[in-house]
Amino acid sequence: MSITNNELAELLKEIHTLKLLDGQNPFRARAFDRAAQKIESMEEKIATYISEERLTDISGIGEGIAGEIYAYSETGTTPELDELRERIPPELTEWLNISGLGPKTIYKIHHELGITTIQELKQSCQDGSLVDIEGFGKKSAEKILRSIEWMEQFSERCLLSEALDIARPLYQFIEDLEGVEKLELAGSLRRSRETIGDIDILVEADQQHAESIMDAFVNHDFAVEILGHGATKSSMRTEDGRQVDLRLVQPDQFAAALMYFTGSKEHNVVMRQRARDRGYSLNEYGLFKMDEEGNVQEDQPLSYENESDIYQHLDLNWVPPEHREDYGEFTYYEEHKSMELVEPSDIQGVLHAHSTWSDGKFSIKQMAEACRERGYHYLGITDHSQTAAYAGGLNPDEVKRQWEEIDQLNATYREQDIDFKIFKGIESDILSDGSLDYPDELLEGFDFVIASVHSGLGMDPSKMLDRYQKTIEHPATRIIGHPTGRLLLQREGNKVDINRIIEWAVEHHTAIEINANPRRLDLDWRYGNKARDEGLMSAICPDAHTTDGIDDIQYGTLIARKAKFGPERILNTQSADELEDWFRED
DNA sequence: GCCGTTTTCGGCCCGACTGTTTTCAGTCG
Repeated sequence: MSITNNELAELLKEIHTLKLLDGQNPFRARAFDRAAQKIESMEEKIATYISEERLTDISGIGEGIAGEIYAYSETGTTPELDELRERIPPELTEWLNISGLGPKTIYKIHHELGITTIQELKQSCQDGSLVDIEGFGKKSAEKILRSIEWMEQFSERCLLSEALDIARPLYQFIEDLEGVEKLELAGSLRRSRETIGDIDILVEADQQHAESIMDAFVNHDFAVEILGHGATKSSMRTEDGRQVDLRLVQPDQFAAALMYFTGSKEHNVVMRQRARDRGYSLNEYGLFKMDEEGNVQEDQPLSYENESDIYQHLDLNWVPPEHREDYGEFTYYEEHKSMELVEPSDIQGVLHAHSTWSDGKFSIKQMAEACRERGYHYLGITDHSQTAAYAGGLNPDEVKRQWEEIDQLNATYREQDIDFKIFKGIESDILSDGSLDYPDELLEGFDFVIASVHSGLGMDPSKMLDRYQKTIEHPATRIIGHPTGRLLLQREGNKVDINRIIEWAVEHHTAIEINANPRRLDLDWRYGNKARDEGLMSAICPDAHTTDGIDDIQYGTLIARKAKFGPERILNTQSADELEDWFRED
């Protein structure tokens, strides 16, 4: 079994972390992190580079890191890693999750007090031994204790949907404050990441209003703890443990600041480097010329009005925020003006929804009406198949009765001249050998079949791949449901080779859904480049079990954009007639 | 450790905020 890109990236990241904790030169450590980032975002298989012994062709990988990788591919470890693992207690890496503690501090505490566990760290804060270390005071101890408490109580990140629930009301609150000229959500939220750490809000306002705006922010009802309160930056924590940062900038700084605080960190690093290569310096206040000695000429800002102008100065077209991950956007937007991306208004109908026939909470009619209220033109009902007993899966008899009900509902819509159609679908379990959950004769009676794995999720990835191959080759399969089965912040998905599945899916006229449930968002956007190159079709599927669940389509649409899908590659942007044709094609 | 139509050595993104300091190091994004 050859090494996957993700596996190797994880390894390099571990070396990066351990080197930092070991107090090694941070630049040397960062080289491993950069190599990891590079390998993670590469479309080509790293295994090919290894077998052809041309790892150093990859920018960011030199002789040193290449040597580590070759050693790892042969022995499953590297001398350097072994040594680091021996020297750095694994518990110490957990300390990095404590907000406010970085590698330097951890290194110092660990060495001065000889402690390794978070429990011991807690103890040292309480009994005062921490304060004996030079550079640590009472406040440090209190801060560390508080951070540990937060960490234990809440997870480090939250779902995109949860972050939006906090950010939207705050946005409205700040928008109405006196002196606020412009306002944008920034950070990972603006980039539509599937999980969010901090919520970043950027405000443009005159200096004279800065104080009152910051005061209002830290005194908002949402704030249960104030983490920082300055003239241009304030931070608070909400009761669900989320940190919200508010940044305030002057009018002529907004575009550069927005770009800067939108990130990602990796995208910004490349942007800054591009600026330097062109004799400029880019920071959150603007893009400036540099003199011969490399000093920033702050009195010589380049003129720009918006993000797009800044990108132009660096020989790039505007990069949509959701693509700023250093995942191939620089090569694309150097050459292309823009990329057409699916919009919420493109969505014509709903595929993948459950009803009371299986584990849904509403009848088919109620689900259909909820779709109509939202302006959609069709609903593809996909209850669970018979093997999914836990979810009330339908036996063949029930399937036929459900079809009758759907026929009747459709007849009623036609009689009343209502432009709405219900498709007969099923979410068929993929059985452990890759076959579907009904005999072929029955499967042919559905308008479309979504095939999903619900059992044996932990199966060996190579076996899982065989399972998927058989499913995709089945002529009835039209959509693959939540391909990895991941539950964000809860359960890791199967590490099956999604790239291969994408290739097969394209070959066999099968789409792979973007499951829009905020806990899934699976297909992962990281496969967007591959999907685009291959011409993969997808569908933005709410997997709705309630009428409200239909609204999850909004999250799926955000991820579809991040995954570089235009409307032409999303099935449910098509009309009911077009979709019917697509389902029927071989 | 990596990299170079300024460099094979000397840089590596950079500024706000905090705490413990009397001038700065560490963290964060």
